[in-house]
Amino acid sequence: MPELPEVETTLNGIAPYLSGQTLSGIKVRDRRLRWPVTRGLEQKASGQKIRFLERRGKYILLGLEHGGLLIHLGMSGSMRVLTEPAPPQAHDHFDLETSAGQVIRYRDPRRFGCLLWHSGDVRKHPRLKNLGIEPLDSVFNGKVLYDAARSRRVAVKNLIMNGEVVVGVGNIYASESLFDAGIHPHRSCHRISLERYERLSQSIRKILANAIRQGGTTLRDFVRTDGRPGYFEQQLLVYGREGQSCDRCDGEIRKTVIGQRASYYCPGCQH
DNA sequence: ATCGCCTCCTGCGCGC
DNA sequence: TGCGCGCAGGAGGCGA
Repeated sequence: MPELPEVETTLNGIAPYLSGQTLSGIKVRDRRLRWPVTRGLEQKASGQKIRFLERRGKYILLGLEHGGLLIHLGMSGSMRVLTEPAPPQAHDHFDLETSAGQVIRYRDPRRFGCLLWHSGDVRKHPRLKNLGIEPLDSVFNGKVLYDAARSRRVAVKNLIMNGEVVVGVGNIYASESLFDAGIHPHRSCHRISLERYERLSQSIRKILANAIRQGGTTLRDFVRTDGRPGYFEQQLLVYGREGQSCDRCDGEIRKTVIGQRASYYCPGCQH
């Protein structure tokens, strides 16, 4: 699914068509998302001016004059800016429409995403309350990870995928970041030095920023708002490359399972 | 507080 | 060619 770079890419794609506009309507075709889309959400949001549009972790926040919307792309979600009227396809669950005539169409085959209404400032939505630090924020550094690791015993890969510690790092970028930092994904988070966490935090920032520049990673479902794929897949050095040779040491990339998730690493480069 | 496990859902690629 | 199985980018919720 969309991890931080894909959500950021999506946000950048829809922002020109939504910022400063009036949300004239919402068409919900299928309310069965991660949480059912509440009845009356369309009525509450429609006719309001869009005050702000921002990302928090993997959530997209759409702030209105009164209340706001919280959107998540789940594992398979994407949003498209329609260039012309088109009949909705399978899994096109809702449309956002602006008074300027733009239609933003949300698709999510697996329906793990969500569209939530919040009557107050959407930035205060309970779902956002326990989210950790933004990895691209200047306050994110090695000490954040090191401190979080003091009370925990999980594998370092699980630590950096824990949204209460740092947001936006999903399964692909966790593997890529750990490879970049030379840290074995199975290593206990408790047994990593502050110095190595400093390097890891820099790797996370570097990988995510680079992925955003490439428009994210498209493995299956993700597309940008203009329908093009993201191009970061070509720069994946370990994810999905089991059995292939490492670009750095020529060793063989391995696959393991951590926390029920596939994890890829190079035994020669990561310790 | 932390952790591991299970769950939601659909589609696809693989092996037989 | 057809079918069953395992697996897929997230993350909430549960019991221990």
